[in-house]
Amino acid sequence: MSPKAVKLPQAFYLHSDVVEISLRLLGKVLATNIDGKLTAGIIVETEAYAGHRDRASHAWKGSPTGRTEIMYRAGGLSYVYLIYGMHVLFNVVTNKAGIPDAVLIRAIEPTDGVEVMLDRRKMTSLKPALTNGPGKLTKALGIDLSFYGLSLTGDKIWIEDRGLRIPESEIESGVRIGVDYAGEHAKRPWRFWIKGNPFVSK
DNA sequence: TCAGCGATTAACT
DNA sequence: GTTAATCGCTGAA
Repeated sequence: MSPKAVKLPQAFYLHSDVVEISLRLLGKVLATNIDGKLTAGIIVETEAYAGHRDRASHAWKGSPTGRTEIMYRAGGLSYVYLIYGMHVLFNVVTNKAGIPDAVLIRAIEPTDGVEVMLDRRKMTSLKPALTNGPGKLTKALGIDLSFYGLSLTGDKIWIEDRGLRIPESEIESGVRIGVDYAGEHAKRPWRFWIKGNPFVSK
């Protein structure tokens, strides 16, 4: 962690408005430290999933069991799962215990450990394709299913504030991706990204 | 038990 | 623009 960085405290994740947290996470830095290898990047794209109120959420109909159990806990944990049998997606659990809200991190802009990330992605030069998608950034940061349920206030994975502030005029919002099955809920503009950032997913 | 499918990506035509 | 890769969860038998 660089000198001016401040790790976000658990209180940050307990906020009751998952949309508000999604906005505030833009410009923050997601970091992992695996076997002494530090990798990190600025969060440039997020999506809000508002638990039981939101049909697009994994926790829509369901009880606190199986893979969604972690979302019912108090905020500040990581919710990691496998999609299409091959891609790992990373979410931040928010809100207080009993309310399964989460924020999906869809894209980051690499800042630390670029060499390590390139190696993990089997790439040779820094291009947006390194981290401009939810399955890509997890691979670059070395996040896998073993990160399920880890605390974001620990020392293996965390989110820190480096003082970067994204003005509201630099944030764009839109419809979430890949959740067409959710009917009307799919139309809610709960996807947020930093305007013009080349690392935002397509 | 077991078939079907998803908050995706990369490699095709 | 289309499609294969690949696995844990879900719902139906």
